[in-house]
Amino acid sequence: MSKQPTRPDVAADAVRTGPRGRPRSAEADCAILEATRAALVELGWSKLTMGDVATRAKVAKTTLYRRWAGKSELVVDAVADLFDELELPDLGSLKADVECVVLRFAALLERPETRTALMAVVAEGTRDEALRGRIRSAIVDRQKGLVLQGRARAQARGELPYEDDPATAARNADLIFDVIAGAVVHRTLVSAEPVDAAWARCFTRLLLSGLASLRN
Amino acid sequence: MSKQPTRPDVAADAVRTGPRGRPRSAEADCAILEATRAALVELGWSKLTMGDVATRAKVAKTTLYRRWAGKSELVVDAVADLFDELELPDLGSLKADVECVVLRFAALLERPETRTALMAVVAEGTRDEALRGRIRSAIVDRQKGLVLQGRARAQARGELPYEDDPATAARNADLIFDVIAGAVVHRTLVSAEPVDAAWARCFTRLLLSGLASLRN
Amino acid sequence: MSKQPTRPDVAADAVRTGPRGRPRSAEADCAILEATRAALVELGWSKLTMGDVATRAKVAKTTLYRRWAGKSELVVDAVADLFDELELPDLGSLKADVECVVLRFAALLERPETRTALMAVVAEGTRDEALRGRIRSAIVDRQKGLVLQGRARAQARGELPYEDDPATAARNADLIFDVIAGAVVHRTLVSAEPVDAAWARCFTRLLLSGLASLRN
Amino acid sequence: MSKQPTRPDVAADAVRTGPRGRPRSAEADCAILEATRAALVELGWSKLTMGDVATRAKVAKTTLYRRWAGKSELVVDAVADLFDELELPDLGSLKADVECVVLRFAALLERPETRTALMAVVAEGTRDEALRGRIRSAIVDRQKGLVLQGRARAQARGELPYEDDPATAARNADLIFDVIAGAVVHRTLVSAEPVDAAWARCFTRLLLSGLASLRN
DNA sequence: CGCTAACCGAGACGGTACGTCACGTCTTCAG
DNA sequence: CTGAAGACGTGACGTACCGTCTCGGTTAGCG
Repeated sequence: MSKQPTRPDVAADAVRTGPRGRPRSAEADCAILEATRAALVELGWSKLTMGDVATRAKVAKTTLYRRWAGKSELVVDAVADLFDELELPDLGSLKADVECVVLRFAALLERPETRTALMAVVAEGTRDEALRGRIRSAIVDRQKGLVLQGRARAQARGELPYEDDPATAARNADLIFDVIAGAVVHRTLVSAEPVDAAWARCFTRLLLSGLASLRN
Repeated sequence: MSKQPTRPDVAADAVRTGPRGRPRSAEADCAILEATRAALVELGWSKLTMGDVATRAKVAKTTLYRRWAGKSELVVDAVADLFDELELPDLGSLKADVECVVLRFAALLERPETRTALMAVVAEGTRDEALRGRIRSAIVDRQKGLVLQGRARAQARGELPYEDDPATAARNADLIFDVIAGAVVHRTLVSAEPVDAAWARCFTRLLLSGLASLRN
Repeated sequence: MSKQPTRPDVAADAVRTGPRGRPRSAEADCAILEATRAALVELGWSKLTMGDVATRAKVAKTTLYRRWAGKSELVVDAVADLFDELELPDLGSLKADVECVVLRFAALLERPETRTALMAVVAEGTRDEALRGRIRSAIVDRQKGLVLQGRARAQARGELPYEDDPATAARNADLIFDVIAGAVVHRTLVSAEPVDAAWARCFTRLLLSGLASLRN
Repeated sequence: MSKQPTRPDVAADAVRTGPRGRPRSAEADCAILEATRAALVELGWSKLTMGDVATRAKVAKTTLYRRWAGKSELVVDAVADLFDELELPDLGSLKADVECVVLRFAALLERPETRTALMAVVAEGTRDEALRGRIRSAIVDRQKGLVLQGRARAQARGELPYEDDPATAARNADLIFDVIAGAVVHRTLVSAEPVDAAWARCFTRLLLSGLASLRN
């Protein structure tokens, strides 16, 4: 989950017989991420401070920097945990599943932690390739997995055809992912309007019937 | 364009026949916004500082603060100019128009100034109602205007029916706006993959055929 | 008294028409030096902290660094003021004058500020040419002036002959200065034994009768 | 030489027949002191760190702290070795002996290790009684021994009378010690001028003829 | 010859201070 | 009254050492 960049790779050198020195506290990692989320809720991204997080987690500032390169990396890991809670329900139809996951995703984005953090780390990521990769692996790829899972389930149900060309299949999945995630994020954070059941229904209808046309 | 919160309101006092004392330099405003954009390109949002902008614009820091409340407000105004360049082309069909505007919007988001600034000010806006309003009026509403304009044009062409219920019409416009803007922004800044002609074509097909189904 | 290394030299460039910008607070300088002395008394050199001095002086840390390059420079200036209090008495005879100044110098070195600071800055000075120069001009040269003044007075009284060769005169003054200052400092700070009237009498006798022999 | 404060006292418990367990490495002690001197030469007192010394000596930081309470104690022991090299020559006359030992002492103080360390530990000692004692026993008393030894030798030669009152004798030895050590240290480290043969001759003349007068 | 106590290396830990940077405000002088 | 210049209080930054601790793994010397 959390990368620890300064930790020597265990398998890097056969000479190394095992982890030497005092091992890192696992509790600290947990307390820090918890404290980070709490600070995000109270202060928001721009007022959040490494020192403040350290204080809340009852940990020295140096301990934070030993594990994370900076605020952005820390926050990515802290909110990544929340995105793990997202699951694809199985309500019997693709339409119901999509509507439900849209609502769940929106609910996640309404939470103050994610609300303030997501756009901020993406903004930082526009100038930091490493951070962008971290966001991708910690957050984005997991959501994309939901799209793949949903499609597979719909195909098993016979709601969607199996695609012949794997390249096309991947391209379509990416497109659908950007449309769903983009629309929900944009409505929630930019337009700042609520994603309610009606909107989810409308959006899902648009998406699914549009989807059908891609196959002609 | 730029709010001048400390400027004495002209109508505040009937005795005042006009602004007294030395008037503010109009060149300064322009130089500051230009300098802000240059700094965004070179440094990105998070490394951009008010002092640096002042130096580049050959202006005192005080002058900046007299005109803008802070970094976020300044940057919103600076990038808003760029969004004004976005125009809806008239290529004869809704499909062509949408594809074109999608590509133009994506090209705008590829520019380093907008890339780094847009997400950042939105992130700030999640905790600052006033800023959110400023973003809306300076940036978002203009883009939304393109959607309305495009619909009107398509209706005139007979590609889309006139809608009876104005509330439904507004809801649909909002939905379409969030879908288009969200998808392009997400692909560009989050997925960090290019919006090329092929993607634009795919996306437009999905959108327009989905759109048709909303009317059943 | 206190060098302000970042202050632009007034006469450096004819273009400069006058001191521009807000001038530095003179009260701050004074409060800082006072606070430094107080901190030296309470904490000693090694526990003295720039941040603590700033707090005591009710001044920002940055204000300290704007005026002094570091702890050593600050302390040199702070204790230099104390060395200005040293004066050569006129008790009618060279012997009485020397005894008296030895006792006054020892009393100065018994004060906790000077006690803890003097050796420390000298130690730092062994690796820092600029600091050594600062110590010399702020502290050492003033004491050396006492030697010259004392000799001149003794010569006026007829207690000491006028020296023909100015080079020899300077060499002798230096020697006497090192012997007096060195002996008092060494007894006070290294041997850590008191310089009382008896010791001063003994030492003065040794010095003055030795001095006579230099002239043969 | 090196105090080992945490070593269980041999006589503390009658049951203990001897030191049990693995004994401390004697090589480590030596390597550490050597490393300390090397670090003093390269970095000087204030930049010298325990961690750096440990690294140079290829020893864990813990090993240092098991043997010395801190930087000051370590450095005192490290430079004390150098002061042991000081010896009183026997050149046949008191004058020649004093001149020679003055030059040797000055040469010792020109070495970068001693130059930077001596004043620093004395400065620390002004606020630390235990450290002051350690300096006295490890460094100062050995030098003072040279004075006693030189006087005894001069008395044996008939150059100096035997003193009747042992208290007076001790007082005089202390005075001479402070004068010699003080003058040399002050010229070397404060005035920062060289102690050459001419200065040594001048100083010795002053001292010895002054010394004669103490006996009247 | 095997126990076992004390050692050793590595390195994480909670702290404290560092010196720098940017913030947004202020005070001065010049136009 | 504006504008440039720059000092000011504030507060976070990321780093460096401090001295302590917790590990796994030696290494004597006694039984």
